[in-house]
Amino acid sequence: MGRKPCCDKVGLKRGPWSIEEDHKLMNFIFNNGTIPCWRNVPKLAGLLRCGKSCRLRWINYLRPDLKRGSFTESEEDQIIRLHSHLGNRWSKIASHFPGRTDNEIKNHWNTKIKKKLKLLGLDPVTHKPVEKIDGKKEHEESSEIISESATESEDAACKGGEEIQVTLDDYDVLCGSLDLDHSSYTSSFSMAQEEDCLKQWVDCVDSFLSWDDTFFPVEEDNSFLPWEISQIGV
DNA sequence: AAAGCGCGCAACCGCACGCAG
DNA sequence: ACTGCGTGCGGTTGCGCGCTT
Repeated sequence: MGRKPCCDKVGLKRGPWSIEEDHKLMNFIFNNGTIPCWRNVPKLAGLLRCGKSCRLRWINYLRPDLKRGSFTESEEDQIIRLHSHLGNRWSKIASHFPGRTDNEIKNHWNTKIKKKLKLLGLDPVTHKPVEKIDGKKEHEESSEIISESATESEDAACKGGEEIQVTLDDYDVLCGSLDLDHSSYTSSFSMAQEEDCLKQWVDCVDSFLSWDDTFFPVEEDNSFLPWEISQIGV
């Protein structure tokens, strides 16, 4: 039996998105506001993609509030802290970083932070020092143990009473200052802010481009993308 | 200069979840 | 309570690019 596929894949385009597809999607979203049903988007926007693909493209790449660029040290530290509480729940982790996507954080974790932790002798899954074959801890000299208890109500991962044990030395190296101000990053991007941001962006973009159904990419410069607006001083 | 290799990232896949009928 | 549908989420894949040999 099984579920029906999310869309009829026959005849649908896959792989990297073209500039034209991006603009068709953005154009559609600006004209229609919030998307009640992503499944209809490709048809209405004139795209040969499945709705899921459109949603993903919007969330991970086209959203105007996206913060591009590499992660800062403090962002990395926060990711490590949150991961120790939440595990691989990337969307939960991402909700602490307005402008960052779960995919982005997941990629960064898998490519950078995992290695960083391993170099420090910590298991990226448990955040505990990796056991040596003879049973000795890598950082045995750091006997002091931090017992992290869940302070945030959203920390469902810690409801089971799990204790994350990290040696103080390791922890200091990783996190720098321990008294991070949670309120500074737990405040989520409110809907109103998001709408404002979107509106501002549309206004900005409208002054540059005329995005109608017959959109043609700006000649030569096909790389005009939303997050670059701020860089060109609008 | 060319080939091989590794890394980073965008995108896909499939399962889980929530909701409406 | 059950079923079907749409969306969300996490794991995985594959491509492009830069670096090394």
